[in-house]
Amino acid sequence: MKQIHVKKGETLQKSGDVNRNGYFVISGLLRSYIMDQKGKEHIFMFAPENWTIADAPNTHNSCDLTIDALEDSVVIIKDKTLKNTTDTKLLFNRIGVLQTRVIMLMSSSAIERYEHFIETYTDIAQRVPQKMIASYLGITPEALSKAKGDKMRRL
Amino acid sequence: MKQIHVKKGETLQKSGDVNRNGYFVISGLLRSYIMDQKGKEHIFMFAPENWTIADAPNTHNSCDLTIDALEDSVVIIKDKTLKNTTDTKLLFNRIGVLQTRVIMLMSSSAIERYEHFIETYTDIAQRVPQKMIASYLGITPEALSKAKGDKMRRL
DNA sequence: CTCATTTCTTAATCTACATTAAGGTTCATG
DNA sequence: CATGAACCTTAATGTAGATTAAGAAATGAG
Repeated sequence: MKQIHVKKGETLQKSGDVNRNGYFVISGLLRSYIMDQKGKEHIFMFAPENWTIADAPNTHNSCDLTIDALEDSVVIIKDKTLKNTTDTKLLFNRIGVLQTRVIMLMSSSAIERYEHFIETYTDIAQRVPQKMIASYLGITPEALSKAKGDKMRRL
Repeated sequence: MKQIHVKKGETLQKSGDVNRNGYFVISGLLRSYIMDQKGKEHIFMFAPENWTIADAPNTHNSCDLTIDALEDSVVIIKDKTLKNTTDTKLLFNRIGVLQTRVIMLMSSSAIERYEHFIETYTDIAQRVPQKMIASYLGITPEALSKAKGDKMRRL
């Protein structure tokens, strides 16, 4: 459990690494993502100030997610294998977030997911480039740009 | 915390209900699902013997998910507002399952998701009609049927 | 066993989003 | 101010999967 500084663009953990750490963000912004077979990035989660970001809590498999910094950040690294720190409330919250994510991915259109994201994570939406939001939503930057344009025109 | 019998097709909780209960399956098979604006069902999760199925653990919002029985089942109803029963290991497991689900939805094709499902939930795949699997994967029964046909032909 | 319902498959057409490519904008740097 | 790098937008074309429709197969009730 130590505190470190990471520069924008630096990687904290890579897909395939031993799954051991969680990261608590004191300042700045991290993200986790996966890369598919075609080399395309899909953002799994953003973590601004006071959020924890990590791979699946079960430490028996290696990491699926790559975690890097979108802004210069200050981060506390936590060893997940020492289970004393696990706060049930945080786990509950995380399950809720993931459940909502699955529901949105399955039952809403790209533009609906975008609107939900903007409402829920207004702050993050203003700190990251649009292509990152597109990657989080599961669409291309072009599709997001088009959807937004269509929406404006309809007003 | 009481034990009940539910017939195939019976509903245990509906979207909009007070979010209070979790359901532990002693025998049979339950599922949770949401309905989109067009009235289409999207299966969120299956729960066979020894699984727990529930809405998000945070009980402050009403239910998103409808839960019903796909087979005659015996179920223990747990009151989530009494937090004594929460087992951290189960929460970890659930987070892992959800994380995998999001990753699959974002970065894999329908047929890849199907193959992953068959591998991971072989038992469930043999107990539910194909259209339910399609609904879990986020595609139509027609698309699943076609994908399977294409795959066979390629061998 | 027979009839009816549900489920599965095939096929034609349609649509949301992907891909590719080309300009245009913004912003930091020399 | 000029240049380049990253980002955003627009548009043309491509494609996975949706929709619709119809028939075949499986399942179940009487």
